[in-house]
Amino acid sequence: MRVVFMGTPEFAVPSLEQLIKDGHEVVGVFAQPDKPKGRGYKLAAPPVKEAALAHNIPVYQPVKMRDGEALGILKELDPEVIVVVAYGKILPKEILELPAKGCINVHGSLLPKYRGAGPIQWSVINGEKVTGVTTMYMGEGLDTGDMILKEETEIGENETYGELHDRLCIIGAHCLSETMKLIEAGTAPREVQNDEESSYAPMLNKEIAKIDFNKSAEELHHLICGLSPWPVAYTYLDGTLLKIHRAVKASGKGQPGELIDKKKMIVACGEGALEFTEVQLAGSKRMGAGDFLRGKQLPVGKILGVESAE
RNA sequence: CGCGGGAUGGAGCAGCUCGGUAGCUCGUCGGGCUCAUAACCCGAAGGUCGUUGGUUCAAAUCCAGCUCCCGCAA
Repeated sequence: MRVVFMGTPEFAVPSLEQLIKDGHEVVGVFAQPDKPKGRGYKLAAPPVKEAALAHNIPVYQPVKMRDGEALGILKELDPEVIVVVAYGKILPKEILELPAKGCINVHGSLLPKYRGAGPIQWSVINGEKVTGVTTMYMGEGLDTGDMILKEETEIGENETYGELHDRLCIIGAHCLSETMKLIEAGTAPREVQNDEESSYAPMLNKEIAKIDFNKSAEELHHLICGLSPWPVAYTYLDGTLLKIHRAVKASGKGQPGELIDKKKMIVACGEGALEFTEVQLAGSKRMGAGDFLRGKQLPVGKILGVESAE
């Protein structure tokens, strides 16, 4: 089919490549504009743009979708289907109604749960056991369109957001591939979402990344997994930022935030305890807890989470 | 020129302010002890102190350039 693809981050790349591999005619790719990123504020191209350029597909990066310019481009491209995967922009009605066979979206959760920008992260943070991807026809609301296909997968006990993300974007690509077949054959189902069961997964902010040791080990464990590798849960050690990349549940008791083992980095929580297995001090690189403790002798009883130095 | 931290045996760090014999916690190897251990004791190997140049009798340490890594911010 003649397709226009819209997507921005890494998550969307496998879907784009799947479309190409399946022999669809990808006539144009939309991605968010390049943005200053990283140290030195260098302009960085979004991953989808790079992937598209590698396949010699024309890339469009409009700042606005509603000023008619994007619509004009799309009319030129004249797609049968528009596929949107983590594009990061709201499409106006005129665009949604343009392609004859509709606008398809791949979403990183089992809708109607976790609508919004951060479905994968929140699935992990909330300790879900099962998640998946959903394809749907795009409606005017945020991730509220009629569903086409779903594919489920289990979330591992210590699986991080990053790991799950990498699995889901592959699953998403597969699900999209199947969906496209159905659309092409004209046999794609439409299942209306039950709004009663819906939930919203907003984009993450830094605020939730700060570890509150009064919470239970269970809860914090999910938080740490859900925030790795970005933005990464953190606490403070003698006033310096300490990121916690990975942790596993451990046993032991103590005051919340208290280090209760010398050989391992076991910290007491409001309920239960966590063993930090991979940490990173500000300015230093991430390393295993064992390595960290060798260079930084920490006494048992040390309290983590104290923001200002003594 | 967005702000800032860092580069020292295999790992993680100290030493640099006030230049002059390379240190700590581990790991590795050899030996000892123990029913046993992420235990303990003894001994050993292993470092052009990121790179280039400068100052100096002498530079890990002071000065300048370069490379790479990282935190903030986006």
